[in-house]
Amino acid sequence: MFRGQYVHSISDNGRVSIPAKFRELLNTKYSSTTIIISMFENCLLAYPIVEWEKLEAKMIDLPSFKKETVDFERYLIGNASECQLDSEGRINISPVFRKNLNFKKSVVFVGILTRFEIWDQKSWQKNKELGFKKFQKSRDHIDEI
Amino acid sequence: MFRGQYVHSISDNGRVSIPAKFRELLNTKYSSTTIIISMFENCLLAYPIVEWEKLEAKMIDLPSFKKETVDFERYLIGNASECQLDSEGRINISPVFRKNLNFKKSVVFVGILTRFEIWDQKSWQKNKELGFKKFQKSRDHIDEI
DNA sequence: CCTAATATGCCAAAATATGACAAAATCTGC
DNA sequence: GCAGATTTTGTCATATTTTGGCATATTAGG
Repeated sequence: MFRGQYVHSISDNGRVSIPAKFRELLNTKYSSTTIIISMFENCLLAYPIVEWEKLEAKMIDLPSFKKETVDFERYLIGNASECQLDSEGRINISPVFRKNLNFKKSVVFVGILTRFEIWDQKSWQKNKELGFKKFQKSRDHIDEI
Repeated sequence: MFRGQYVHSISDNGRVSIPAKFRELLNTKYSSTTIIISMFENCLLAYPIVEWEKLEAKMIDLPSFKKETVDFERYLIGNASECQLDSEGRINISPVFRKNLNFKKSVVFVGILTRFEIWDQKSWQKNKELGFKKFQKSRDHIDEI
């Protein structure tokens, strides 16, 4: 499982190394160092390819020209990109993503079970108090645990 | 699968190069660099010829005189045109398309699984927030995933 | 404090995007 | 149908970006 936080620096051309702990999980549990990163709200979301493909398989069966399908797929897939970790465990984050999420010098990797997020460090810092408030609020709605 | 966004510039006479990632997919998965482009909402829609033919096969089975069929097919097929990528991986976008979609300096390629869209960059930028709103809304209607 | 693992800076090589221009094709008016 | 104008196409050159590999700095673990 992906867990915890790691701060890494990102080079001018968008290259960043994935935390060793995450790399190890990809190797052992998923037997593949290919991941899909996708842009959501204020961060990138990274999935091992296997997990992501399950999702895509379902999407491909949706009626292709229905408005809801187009809106959904355009956003989700249009903001996704496949990354192969290189021999040093690094990936490249495209200029579009970096611009949209305002990635500057450092990024924060946040492990969340079967996926992990990548934040610009400043945005992550800003979201910290808000994150705690949201966590507090969420507790009333999590009935299953 | 086509995924992600790429910004390219388009020459005065409508020539533009297809993102390398897309070209590679055409070469490997589809073994053909022929694509069909047609008009869509505010963008062009591009299919590898194989995928387009699947679409046509389905269209042929639609009830031919139903108003919706005629409207759908007239627009989609009537606006379709075949493009062969040249040795540098470029295609030409006809003056009609460029005029209709107001293609200026830069265009954005948006990968969506078996097809990709081509937007004028300004229009894409304008549609960004709207796109996210639509995505949020669509999530309620996508029950299958 | 030492060692091993990890992260990252650096540079050269490869790939990619795109501008330029001439040749070929197409269109236009006569 | 023909001559000239315009557009499209093919090829090359080049700027830019991406990639691969190595070297060094940094961190974590014992």
